[in-house]
Amino acid sequence: MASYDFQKIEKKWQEYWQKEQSFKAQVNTSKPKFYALDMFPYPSGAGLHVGHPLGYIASDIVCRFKRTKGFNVLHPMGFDAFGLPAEQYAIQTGQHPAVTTEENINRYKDQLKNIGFSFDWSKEVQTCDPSYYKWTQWIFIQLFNSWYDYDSNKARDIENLVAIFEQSGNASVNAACDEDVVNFTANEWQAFNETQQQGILLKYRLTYLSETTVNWCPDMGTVLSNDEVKDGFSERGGFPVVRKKMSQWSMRITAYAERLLEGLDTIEWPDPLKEMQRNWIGKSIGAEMTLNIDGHDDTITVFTTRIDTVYGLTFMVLAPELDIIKKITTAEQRDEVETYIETAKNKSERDRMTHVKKVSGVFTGAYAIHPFSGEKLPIWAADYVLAGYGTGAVMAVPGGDQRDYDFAKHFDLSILPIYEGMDISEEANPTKEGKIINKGMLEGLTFQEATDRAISFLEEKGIGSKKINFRIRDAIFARQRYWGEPVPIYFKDGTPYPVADEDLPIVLPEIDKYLPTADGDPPLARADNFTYTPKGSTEAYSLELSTMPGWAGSSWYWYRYMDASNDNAFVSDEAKDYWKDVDLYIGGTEHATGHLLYSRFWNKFLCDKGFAKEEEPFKKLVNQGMIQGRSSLAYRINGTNKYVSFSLKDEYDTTKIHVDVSLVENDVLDIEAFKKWRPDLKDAEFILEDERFICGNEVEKMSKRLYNVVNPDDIVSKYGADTLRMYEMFLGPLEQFKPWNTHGIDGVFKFLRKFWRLFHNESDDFVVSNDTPTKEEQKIIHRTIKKVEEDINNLSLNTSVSTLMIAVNELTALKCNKREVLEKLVIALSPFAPHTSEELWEQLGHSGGVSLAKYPDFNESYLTESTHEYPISINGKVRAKIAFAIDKPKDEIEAEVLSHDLVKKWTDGKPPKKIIIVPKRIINVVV
RNA sequence: GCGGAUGUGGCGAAAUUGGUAGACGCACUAGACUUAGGAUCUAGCGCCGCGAGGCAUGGGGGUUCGAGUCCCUCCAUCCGCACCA
Repeated sequence: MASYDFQKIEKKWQEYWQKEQSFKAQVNTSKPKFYALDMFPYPSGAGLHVGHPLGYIASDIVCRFKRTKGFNVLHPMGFDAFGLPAEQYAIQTGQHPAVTTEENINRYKDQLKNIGFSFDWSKEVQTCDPSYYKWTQWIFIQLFNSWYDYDSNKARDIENLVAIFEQSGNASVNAACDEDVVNFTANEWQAFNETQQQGILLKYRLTYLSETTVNWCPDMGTVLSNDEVKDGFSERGGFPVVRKKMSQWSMRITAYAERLLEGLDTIEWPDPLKEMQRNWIGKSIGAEMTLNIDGHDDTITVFTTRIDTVYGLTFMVLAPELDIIKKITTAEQRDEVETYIETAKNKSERDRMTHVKKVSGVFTGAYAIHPFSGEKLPIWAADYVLAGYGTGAVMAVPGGDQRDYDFAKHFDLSILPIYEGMDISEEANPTKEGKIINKGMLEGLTFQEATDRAISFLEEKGIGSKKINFRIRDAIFARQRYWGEPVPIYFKDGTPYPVADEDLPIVLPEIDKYLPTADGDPPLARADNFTYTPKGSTEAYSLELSTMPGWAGSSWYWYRYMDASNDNAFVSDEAKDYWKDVDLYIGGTEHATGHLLYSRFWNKFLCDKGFAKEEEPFKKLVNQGMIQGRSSLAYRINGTNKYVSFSLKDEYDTTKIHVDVSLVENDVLDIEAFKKWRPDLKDAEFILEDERFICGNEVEKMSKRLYNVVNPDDIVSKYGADTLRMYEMFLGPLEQFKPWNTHGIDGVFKFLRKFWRLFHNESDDFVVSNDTPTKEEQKIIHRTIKKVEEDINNLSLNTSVSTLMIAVNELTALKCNKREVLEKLVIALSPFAPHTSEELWEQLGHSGGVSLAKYPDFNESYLTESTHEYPISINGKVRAKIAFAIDKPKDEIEAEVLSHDLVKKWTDGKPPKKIIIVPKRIINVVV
């Protein structure tokens, strides 16, 4: 009996690939390059489940295919190794996160190697490795030493800004900077002392320190993200959380907002993903307008996208956080305003969001002057206005904006119509149609006319202008945690300075406990001597105590893969000039507004500074869908240790229990294994149907807790890596979310066995015929390689598995074991089932590996040449027959019509001159 | 609320430009072979109907000789953003 011994075959070829370093990618300018990147995993303690490799398999298929097409392929893998879970584990166990991380990485690597990927492991990166984060720190310093010039629209050296300041002060500088910079002259600049100068420069740097409001949990000594806070308490532990201003490192990503938006039009990414980034960046075009406050020198500036509605403006609303409120509040309103501000301050962001519908606010007692009409507008404070967007103040136009309308109704403020005929009796009307009706300079104008007119009025009066606003915020770039890259900054007299390049990396120090100090300082404060002594100095200065956020290391890693062990640069010019950018990036959507946006930002920055070649790092991106778990459920009758089979469960009062999926096959529970699974199940009883116990199932996230995790190692040992690879592809379209179901895997396994058997006799000897293939056999093989090639090019890998199956079915029926057929089929199969392909390739007498073979060109003539006769029927009766040589679709060919009955119906009885057909169908008749 | 996606047998799914809907696989049924297997092979398998035939791609409408595919509308599920002025 012929046997397909996948275990022997796969072991043999994995060892061969390793020994020969078959997939080592080297710069080779005589060949075109192809760079395929997978989103590198965070090595969690749970190991890989079958969902993780999905995208890697797809990219590996493309890579192996590209190699047969003559490309020099870079396909690396590494680990995003800094992260919270390792740190949390360290806090609980005292185990150093580096130790657990390394263990996890090794486990991941073993699992990955089992699947037979063509990764170049010599280029592996680990973000937690000092030789790697040395360069993350280096990029941080590059950002620190740069400012963004809107005139040349790129990042420039900070020295260059200093030179401008020395020459002419900052009045002519058009830079991305903090809002509170004041103007100074060259002379004033010269007169500032070092600390003052550095303070100003910090407001221009692309990484900068700023005061930001955070969720601070004093009991845990840490900052929490919005989703870790529930109703003012920490989700874990239930400790009180307050909003606190903290000095934090930030990245000036907002400087790149416009370019990040425009760049989206130049890359081949899924539209939904691009849309997510567009929404996140949130560009809106409008106008800014400054209003005077009655009886004060202070002014209020607002941003609006609807300056045309300015005559509908009846009151002003400020975000409660604004300092100006305190200044303008009248004595009689003071108490009320302060109470309101205090309440608003303690509401978390999330809190504010959940109470969206509740109208709240307070009158300050002050009035602003309408710049167009001169009317007095009451100034209110309300938390429906966000401090973080625009100027934190709005001109309320209740006639045109529903939120303003609700507010006006609630506090009985006046509501004016703006356009003729608009109905505002029930709700606001945001129309732009018609002509403006209010008295004033915009009366009778249309939307566009009014907008232009209003803006030019603002500009004439010097109180406003056209303005573009972005929703995107600068990214906070610091965490009060241990397990992350140290920030390479030291403080001298409270002023931050970068560590010198030659002193990098600043290595993460050893500490006794991975918790904040009693004073609430980050864990790094526990380290002894965590200081820095600059060259030529005798004094040791303290280093920054927070570490970088999780996304730091992943924002540039694709460059490191090009030249992973370079100690002199983050990547050599040679490698960078050759590999340039990523041709295909495969990963999940969950990184849409995180990693993928930050990476584009850093890449643009590196590009500005001449460190990168391409403006966009990832030319083409594909989102693979997540593989979900398919949980198995047993139904326990409440109050007993009795379990009832699926279809009988409704007759009892039951609770569903998750059963480990390894104890279930085709929804049938292995009762004996179930009893041994947990001690409390030893005496369990069962109510069966058809003498079997059937489990229910549910699609959920794959997770240990739900006992639905399927480990790829188990699949590999039972069916082999090739079967796993093909089955994951066969499961459905790559982009789609789908549950894992081990059922169907037999079909793919059968296919490989069948293929094997076609070329092996009963005693497992390789038997191949040297006869020339017939037309029919040629047709099968050429159709297959054509389809597989097309499918790989558009990543419809599920259908190419089907195509290969059909080919083998047909060849088996023909008992075709011809050399030429096998040779071509093996090449087509090799990206999917590399081990089996290599083995057959060798048996054919080839050496050097199938990936070095040329992908066969398909021959169109095999696919098209044959004569067909097709009936044309109407109402089920055959009315005509058309005979023609089948040809390429869309070609117009003349056909002899044997009977004209049907056609005459369409042509008023006249015989047709020409009938245009595609195979099997008439599409047009020309009379 | 806004934006995006998806909807086809018992199940996973196919279906160039609009052209025999359900390829391929799972499950199921029947049979063959047998040194009895979770192996292999053959046939069947959308629904209704004995049949001829009819009905079927979330519902309804439209364009077309012809619609899973294009247009309108409604419904359901999932995802993202969410007081963004």
